Amino acid sequence: MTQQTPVPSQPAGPASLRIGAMEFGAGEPALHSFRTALQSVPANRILLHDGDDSGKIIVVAEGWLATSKSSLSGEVQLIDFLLPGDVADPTSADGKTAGLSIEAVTDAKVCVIPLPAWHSMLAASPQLARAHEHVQAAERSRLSERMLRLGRGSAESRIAYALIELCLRLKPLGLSENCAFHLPLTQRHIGDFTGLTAVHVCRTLRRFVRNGLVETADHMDIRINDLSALAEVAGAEPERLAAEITPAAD
Amino acid sequence: MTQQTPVPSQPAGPASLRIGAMEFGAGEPALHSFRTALQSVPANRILLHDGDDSGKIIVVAEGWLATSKSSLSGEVQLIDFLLPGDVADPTSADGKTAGLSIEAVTDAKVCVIPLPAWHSMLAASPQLARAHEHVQAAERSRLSERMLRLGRGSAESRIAYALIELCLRLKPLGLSENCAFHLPLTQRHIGDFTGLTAVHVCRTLRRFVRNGLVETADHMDIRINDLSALAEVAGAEPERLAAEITPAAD
DNA sequence: CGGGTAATTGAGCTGGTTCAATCTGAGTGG
DNA sequence: CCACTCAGATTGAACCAGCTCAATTACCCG
Repeated sequence: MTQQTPVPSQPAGPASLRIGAMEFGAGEPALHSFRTALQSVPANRILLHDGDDSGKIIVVAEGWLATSKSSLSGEVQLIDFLLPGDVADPTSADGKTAGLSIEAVTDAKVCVIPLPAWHSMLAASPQLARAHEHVQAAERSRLSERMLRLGRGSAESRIAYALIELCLRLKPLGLSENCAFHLPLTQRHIGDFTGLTAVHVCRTLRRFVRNGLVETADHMDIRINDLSALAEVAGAEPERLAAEITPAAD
Repeated sequence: MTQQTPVPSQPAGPASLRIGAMEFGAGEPALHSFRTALQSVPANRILLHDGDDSGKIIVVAEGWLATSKSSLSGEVQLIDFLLPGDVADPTSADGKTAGLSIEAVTDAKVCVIPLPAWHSMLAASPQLARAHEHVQAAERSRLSERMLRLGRGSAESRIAYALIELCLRLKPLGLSENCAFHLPLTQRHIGDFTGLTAVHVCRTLRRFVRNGLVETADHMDIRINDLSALAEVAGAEPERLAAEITPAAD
């Protein structure tokens, strides 16, 4: 079965790389750079520290990464999760230092591309530039949605929103079927993402389960049983949300 | 005095427009578009509603705008303030609808530029593209900083950070001298910005004043008396912060 | 002077935190 | 195979920062 299935576009290594909803395959001039720069990183590896010299972007090919900031007292706020097809540009306004940390949440494969190279790739391929714009727009939308809940939402609404957001994002990647998906996250991660204590994340999730909104297995496999009820708690409309936070095909 | 002062670069209307730290003057091909599209908007006018069809960006020439999102229950979260030189791109991932609302906080002057026109302007002027990138990077950095406080900070740290951020941003615009500046904001605005109640904003500001961290006059003129103490409360380093959240000159 | 918006201050309430104990499951080494 | 360990999840109980409700004051504008 392994041998007989013809593999059209991925002979050995990854012959194509996803940026947002678009695949960049063998024909693209961009591909060469992707290929040479692809590298594996183990879970929990920190790729970049807030304040480091940066000057590069990171394209996720596989696995989960997260961007974060932490306070002097060591508390962490996850800013965003990066899934395959996402592009992280940690550069702050000075054009040099990183404005956030980037770490691998799971084992992952990424391309690290120096900013100048990235710019010429964007200039060379309008397709790529367009895809990148969609990815950026999706990230902006997610950040605003999350800021709204962070500033104004209850714990329930924050967590409900987080579950829905992740479900919606995983769907186009083929990692969420029927609102069931795997979250490679501890409750601490979810707490750092939603601005809550791990303890309170636990309580709130249990309540969701008790009320039949979601089901959990293995502490990490989630199934949203009652999407509309959960969306009500989150104060979100899943259809609209999907369009806004998920990179469009073109 | 009004008449005798020669006005070198701004004869009648604005002959130049600032994007980030850069001025785009008469020589720039971009200028024509800026000029024709410049328009005044009164305070409190909503330029764009979350969910509206968008397809344009907004360049601030004068005054304060704010981007925001609101929950179904009517609570508002300000996502960012837009000051002269800032560029708001409200477009979400679908490329069509706006992911946030934009409103004028004070009387303001803005250019509204359709996305296609904007793209060709960027393509025509690498200068402009570069300036826009700095502005975007600055905004990203601000958002992460604020998310950190929103998720993990106390009321004091959120407000202290907001004051420092605004002070730093106003300085290069010539609107902040010696840590003294005018905030055209109600306490409700500050609350919507920091995810707090107006009442609690009031209490916290009073406490800052009592402790000699800041001084206020007219409810809107702020002077930071003890920047390092305030920065300590905010959990921030002003110098580094300035570099990260303020668009670089080039 | 009347009316309306914003600021201020008081008094209680509560959602989420903190601290702490217990429980679970995956390794690990013998 | 079991004992031991260690990280994460779960649950209880007390506490507190920030909220809500409410009253008062200050200020602007017609």
